[in-house]
Amino acid sequence: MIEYHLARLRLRHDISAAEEAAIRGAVSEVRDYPADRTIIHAGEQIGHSTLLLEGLMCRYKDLRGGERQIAEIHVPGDFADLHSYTLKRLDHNILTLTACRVALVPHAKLREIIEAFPNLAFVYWFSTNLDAAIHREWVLSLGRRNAMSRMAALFCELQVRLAIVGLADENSFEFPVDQIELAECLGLTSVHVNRTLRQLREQNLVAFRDKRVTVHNLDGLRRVAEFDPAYLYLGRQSAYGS
Amino acid sequence: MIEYHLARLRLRHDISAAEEAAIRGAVSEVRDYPADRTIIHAGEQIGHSTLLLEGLMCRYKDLRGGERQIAEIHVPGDFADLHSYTLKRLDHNILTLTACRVALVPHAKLREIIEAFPNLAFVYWFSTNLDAAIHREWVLSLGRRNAMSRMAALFCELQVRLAIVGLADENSFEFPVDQIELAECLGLTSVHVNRTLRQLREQNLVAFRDKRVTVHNLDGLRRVAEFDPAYLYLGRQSAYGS
DNA sequence: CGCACTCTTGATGGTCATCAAGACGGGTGG
DNA sequence: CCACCCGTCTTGATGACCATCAAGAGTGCG
Repeated sequence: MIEYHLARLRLRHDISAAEEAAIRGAVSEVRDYPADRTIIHAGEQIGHSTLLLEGLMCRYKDLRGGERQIAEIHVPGDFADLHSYTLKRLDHNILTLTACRVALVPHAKLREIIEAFPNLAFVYWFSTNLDAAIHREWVLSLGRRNAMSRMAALFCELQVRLAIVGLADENSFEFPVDQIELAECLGLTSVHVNRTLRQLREQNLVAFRDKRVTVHNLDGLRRVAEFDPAYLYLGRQSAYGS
Repeated sequence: MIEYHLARLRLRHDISAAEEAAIRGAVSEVRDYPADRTIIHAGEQIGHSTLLLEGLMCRYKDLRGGERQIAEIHVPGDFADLHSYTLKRLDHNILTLTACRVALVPHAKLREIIEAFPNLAFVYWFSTNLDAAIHREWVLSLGRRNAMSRMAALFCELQVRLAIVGLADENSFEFPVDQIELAECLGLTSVHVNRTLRQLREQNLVAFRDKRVTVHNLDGLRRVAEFDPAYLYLGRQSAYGS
């Protein structure tokens, strides 16, 4: 059930059998949500964190005119709102992009397991810091990349993050969002997303069709994006206490 | 010495006398840096975190063409790189915007005090999550706000964050950066920053002259920015264990 | 079969970038 | 002390990128 989550954690840190058992024991409930449902609204009090088991979710904020900006995409194995453990209420909304299955982890349980296992406290703190690193890369994208390299960068990021949990290979991955949602990630309009997708396709870099991203030239795509996966902190990280 | 830092922490959480003493004891060294020095380079191994005592610093990333994007401004009392405690190496650079005085806190010391005081672990985890919340607001700005409201939003944020440590009132605060650095925060060129500043000045909202921001109409400025300080999590937060 | 939504493409325009040049101001050295 | 120099600020002219408006095609669903 939480295999994606464990795969994600174990890419970077050692998780003992006892720690794994503690994480499994922290889940209070499994829930299913339909697509396009805002499951957490900015400002509301929250008593649990949401672990994404299947599907895609995102964090978004919006302005009064209704312009929506997505700040992060969540893939299976991610906590969508681990940061609510310390923040209690969020400054953004959390939305399902597809039908989703999630596991709820009450903050009280979270507290128990991080007190019992300091390594888990470290690993989960790391995890929220990784979210922040992804935010910074998006700040760079939105501030300094043009539409093409911005979209390329998004596809590169997703390819890596989905590959970690076995949901992407080098050539393709499912990405069941529409062009409107893509635009909301990239700070563009859906019209311009459409044209940018065409350019990427015509340059034989990547195609986005039928809810699937097909990468025709990964190196070329990464070059266009100036993609450096360092911000995703892949591979073994320094352990707690080392 | 770390009074700004304590003020910042105590705005949101209770810090006991013993905890305060532990924080004070964790500082290993005080250093001074000149303006415009990159004190931490992306990718290098780090064994300590840097607490900003005086001056302004920022986090930035850049592209190969040299285009620089600032992701966050640090004000006195902030840790510039508390997240390096779990990340060890950073995905971005840290730069002094002015001459700065900092206190170094070795990660080993940090570990000692958060193990001794779980409340401090919670408070510092919160602190890195607050950085992420600021990143998200910048994502919204860069993705969906135009130049005027983007700049207004930045000034609103800084006014609040500086006021927390007593370095701003409702009317003005020192902000010793140039228009180039402002542009690097806002994803604009310095030329357009110059024109946008003129508009804000002509509308009697805010003026930026002689390294100082003078707010003529705070309500109006906040309206232009659609500024909602909720993302800064002002005021008392839920305590650890409640 | 019809409706609603997304996708696609064209036409036009606005915001912001780029290029350029002069003004201003602070620091330095003769 | 003044001249010079360099970086920043300011403004103008032009253009690129992306938004907006609009309309037809495609697709899935009731």
